[in-house]
Amino acid sequence: MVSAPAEESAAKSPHCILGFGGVEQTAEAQAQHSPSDTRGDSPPAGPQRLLLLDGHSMVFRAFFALPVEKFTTSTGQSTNAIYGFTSMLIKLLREEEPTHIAVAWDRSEPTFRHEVYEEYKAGRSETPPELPSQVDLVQELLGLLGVPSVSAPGFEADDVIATLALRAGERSMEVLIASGDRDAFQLVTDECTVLYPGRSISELTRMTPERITEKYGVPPERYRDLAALVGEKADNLPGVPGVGPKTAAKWITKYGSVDDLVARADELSGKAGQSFRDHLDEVLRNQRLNILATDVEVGRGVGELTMAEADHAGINDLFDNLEFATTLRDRLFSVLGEERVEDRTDGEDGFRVELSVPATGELGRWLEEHAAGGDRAGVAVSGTWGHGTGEITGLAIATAGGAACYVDPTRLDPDDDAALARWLADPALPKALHESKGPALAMAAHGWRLEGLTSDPALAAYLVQPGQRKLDLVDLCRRFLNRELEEKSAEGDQLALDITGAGDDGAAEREDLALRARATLDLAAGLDTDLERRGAVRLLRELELPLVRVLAEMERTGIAADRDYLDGLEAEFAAEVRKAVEWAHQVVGREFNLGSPKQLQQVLFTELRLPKTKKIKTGYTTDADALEWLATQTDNELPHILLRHRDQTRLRTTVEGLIKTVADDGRIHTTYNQTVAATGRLSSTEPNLQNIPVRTDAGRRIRRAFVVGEGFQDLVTADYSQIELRIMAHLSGDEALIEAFQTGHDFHAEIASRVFDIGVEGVDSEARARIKAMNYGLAYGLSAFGLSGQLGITPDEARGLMDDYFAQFGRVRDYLNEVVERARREGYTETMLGRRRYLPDLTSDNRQRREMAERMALNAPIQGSAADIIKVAMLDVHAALRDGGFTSRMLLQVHDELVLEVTGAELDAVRALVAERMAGAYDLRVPLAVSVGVGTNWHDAAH
DNA sequence: AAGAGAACGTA
DNA sequence: CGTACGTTCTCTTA
Repeated sequence: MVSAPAEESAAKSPHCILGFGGVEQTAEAQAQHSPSDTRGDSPPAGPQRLLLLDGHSMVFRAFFALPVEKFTTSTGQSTNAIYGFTSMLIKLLREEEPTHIAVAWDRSEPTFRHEVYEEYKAGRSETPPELPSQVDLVQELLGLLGVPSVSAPGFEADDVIATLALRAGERSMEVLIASGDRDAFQLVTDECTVLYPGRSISELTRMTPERITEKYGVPPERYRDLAALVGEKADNLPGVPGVGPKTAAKWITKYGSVDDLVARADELSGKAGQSFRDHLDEVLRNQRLNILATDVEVGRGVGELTMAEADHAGINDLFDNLEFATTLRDRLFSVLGEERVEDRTDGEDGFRVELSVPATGELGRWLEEHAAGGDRAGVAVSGTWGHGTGEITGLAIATAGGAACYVDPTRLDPDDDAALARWLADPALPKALHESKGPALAMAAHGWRLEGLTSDPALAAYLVQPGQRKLDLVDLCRRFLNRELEEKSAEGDQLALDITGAGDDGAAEREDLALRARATLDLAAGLDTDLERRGAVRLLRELELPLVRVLAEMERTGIAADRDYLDGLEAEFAAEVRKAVEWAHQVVGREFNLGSPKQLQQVLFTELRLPKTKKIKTGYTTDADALEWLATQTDNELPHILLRHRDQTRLRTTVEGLIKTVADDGRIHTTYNQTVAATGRLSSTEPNLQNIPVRTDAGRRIRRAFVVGEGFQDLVTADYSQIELRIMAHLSGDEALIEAFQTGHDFHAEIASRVFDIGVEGVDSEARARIKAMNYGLAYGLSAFGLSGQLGITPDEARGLMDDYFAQFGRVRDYLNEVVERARREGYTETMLGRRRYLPDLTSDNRQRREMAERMALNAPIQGSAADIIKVAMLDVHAALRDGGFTSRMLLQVHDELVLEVTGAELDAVRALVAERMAGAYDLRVPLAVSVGVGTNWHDAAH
């Protein structure tokens, strides 16, 4: 038995550096703590300290404190101000330990000061173009950190700060104001200090009453008067000419306030005195303007200004995008983490389990004792899997209580095996398993069935952060729990072997697996709260999680392949490739590698001096479009030969790849990845069965190699017609487009007839082709320029076509624009089932990057909703086949198409069933048309 | 040996 | 200057 340190007592009152008593712990925050973690109810002792930051002022200071050239991401986003601000904020949090905090922001509307003085702040040097997007990002970061932002219409941040400082003072709170605006100096008292940035943004000078008196010669309450006399250049407020800080201070010391000075203006001597009398109006105006409002409606009480739970995953995501080093991240998390570290049940950053390895015959009892109570258990599996099967070499179960067990499935006695099988198959016992499809396949191969899965952290994390490629357990623990999952067997396993000797070399692996089970369980809990916050719980529980089983079955089943036919094809394509190579060598007069773009460029552009094509990083492109264009520019037959070679090579390698993947059962078992496509689509690997050629005759021949398997009569294919366009019609609510779908005519022709205002029968093939390109381009964010290039017309003609189109279908354009604008506001897009995609680049300074994000934003809801719909359809079809007791089964999914294998007796029923379930998967404002085809191979089953 | 870049197949 | 993928090949770099 491997034992781990006992849990540290969690009874002591948690210490928080930020927030306490008044902190409203959200439901999410509560749930992230384990059940045994009891929070103390009494507020901690010590003073309450409110930290107020002037947002714009500090971001502005940060911008000029750091060189913008050195803080630019690969995508062109400037980050110097964000970095500086964050760095400064971390330092403040750590050193000042505020209990309350808020960042105040100026508003874009004019303030009362503009009413008094039109020229207020006019003539300021222009805002650097790299600044505005950084302000947005700082605000986004603060949101993720849980730091309240405050502002008030018609007022500046200073006024908000003055108001809050006053209220805090009334509650005997200590106040700290971080601002680069000297107007704040008037707020300084013994209990209120201004932190004023010097040359470096992180070096803040503490402006106390003493310090201000020392520096300016007047106490803080007279600073306004001094500023009124001297003026403020940054605000375009000229003071009294000839009166500088020295004279002003002297006067104020002698006479008192500006009002006193005005009353005794005659007594002021010399040139300065005359100047003062000449500029009385300006001084009085300045004084009216630099007074800070202390009765601003802020909307939040001082007591509410506490930090909420930080969104660690979101912060990590943002920092990834900003390409910030890990050091800043670590500093930030360590300052955020001080609260969490101490109230953790296990007392540190890692994971702990009480691991036992039940003796033979004892497994059933262990499960009964520890994992039969109905609480979710974490499961981790070691082994190998892929190609529709797998093998388990180890299995661990961990509970929330900290108990864990490890079993070696290959050495289980029949009773233990049965007990574990029962436990795994019991749907009433909830379980969490990371990347569960592979392990489920391995379990199936072992004869075990897995039921009761209520979470798969990989799937959950995918829904939370669909763009994140890395979803391994270690990574997720860091991102979502801010905890470290350490692999003991991984680090220096050679060493471990040497020390422990032969008998115990599996101990580290056993413990690792148990820790993985525990981490999976904790992640599942943490991610549940994250999903709730994002409204994605149903998406996980009712769509992605149930789909795991469906995909696993499809992978396990595979699709039958005709080996002999594939071999024949391979030989044929290979022969064609050889012919093309010889021919090319002959034409050029020497041997060269046709597959090398580099050598190709040498031959085409240097030796043959053919006209240059589009420039790419490594020279000039030799892609298919370019070769076709070259063919028109020369009598040389080489471009044609190269095209032929490319085609045939590609077909050959595709066939070769397929041959390699045919398993012993004569079938090809692809692997579906459920967590890679940012839009929610599936992807297929080893082999990719979602890109088998279909457009050319030669390509389609490959589809004949996918055949119906023994015991079945036909393959059935069922696909959605124009599903993305139908979704666009539904989402946009464009009545004309909806109507076009309801006529049941040829869709593109119908649209063409409306755009060109001619009868459907008058639509020629060119008009239809143009409209078809337009239809499909819409959902991709196609520009007039792109459309012109594709259709071989001028950009003006393309623009005209688009105008004609939108004259008929204007709501579509409105919809697409709205989607992008909303995404820019909210930071993400959403599909019909609520699947989000986050697009931080929508506010990028880099135009190319921003426009790319805009196209993604308008495509994501459309492509993603189509993905949602076919996933629903797959669940429905699968359930219907199972409930109907059918032998026929689903084999493949190709984004808008399903391929099934059916028996003769079931053919008609299955055709009807599939069409009905697919069409009924979601209720749109237009019909979801499904077309079905039947044949003994994939090619013939097409329609 | 690993990664980048080009090219190209699908929806 | 059209979205989303995966694979293969070549070439460069370590």
